[in-house]
Amino acid sequence: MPELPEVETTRLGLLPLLNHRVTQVVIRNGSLRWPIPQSLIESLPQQTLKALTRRAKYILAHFDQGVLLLHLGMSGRLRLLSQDEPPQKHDHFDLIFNTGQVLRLHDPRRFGAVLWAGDDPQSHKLLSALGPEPLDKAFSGNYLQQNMRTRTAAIKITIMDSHLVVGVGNIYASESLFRARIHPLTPAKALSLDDCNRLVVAIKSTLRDALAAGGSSLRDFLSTDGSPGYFQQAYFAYARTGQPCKICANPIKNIRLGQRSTFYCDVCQRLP
DNA sequence: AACGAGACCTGGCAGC
DNA sequence: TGCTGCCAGGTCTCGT
Repeated sequence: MPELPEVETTRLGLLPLLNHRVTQVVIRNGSLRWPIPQSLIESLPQQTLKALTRRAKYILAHFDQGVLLLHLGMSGRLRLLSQDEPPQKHDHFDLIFNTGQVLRLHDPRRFGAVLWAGDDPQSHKLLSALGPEPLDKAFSGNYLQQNMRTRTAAIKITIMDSHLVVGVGNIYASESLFRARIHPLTPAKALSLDDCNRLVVAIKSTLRDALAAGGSSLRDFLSTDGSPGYFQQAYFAYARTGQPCKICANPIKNIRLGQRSTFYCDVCQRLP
């Protein structure tokens, strides 16, 4: 589930763990994108969870002595369970707390990550080169135009580059471009300031709407019955190939771009 | 500096 | 029923 709104929803769902103490770390399969450090088994117990923050799609769990980085990859889920809940297939990692709660990572494709970042996570290799958060003021039309002046690649690919801006995944890239009425194949450097302003507004509004929807699934997330209960997002373009555009009724097109499916309306989203 | 392709891994589904 | 091939919400790394 993990695009930015899902990661943020996940983070919020973990807040009940704040100020509780880890008593045990279980690594069932440490072969994620990078190996889970075995040293966590010794170093995390007796440490208290002080804060949960987010940077891009990373969840940062701040403990007494450092920060644990969690990434969900393509198929990861973090859930709060009770201690006696038996692990299922693909349940790779547990943090067990003194309250009897378990933070459990489930990740069939194992593209996710559990890493130790020490006490200066911002300087961690994976975080130090990231672009601004999409909902920050620093992410503006001016910023976007300035930083795309040398970019000849398609705008759809460019806005998914985390060095430019973080948190715009494959679904919300298509959705944002639809809202901004920009064709996904437009070369990034060809966007006018007006285009960039519309695109920034569209990215922010798309993510905010999805966050609100993700919030509505929070109760399902917290319940430990395993029901996904995911809010059915009302997409304009994503996964609507051949279905009528909600604005002009023309069929939605689907192309491959950067090896990813890309959806758009070729009437509402014109090439310049 | 920027681009495109390959890599990591499993599961679900369509088509034969 | 079983096999094959394709697709999936991410993003780092490498060769050009």
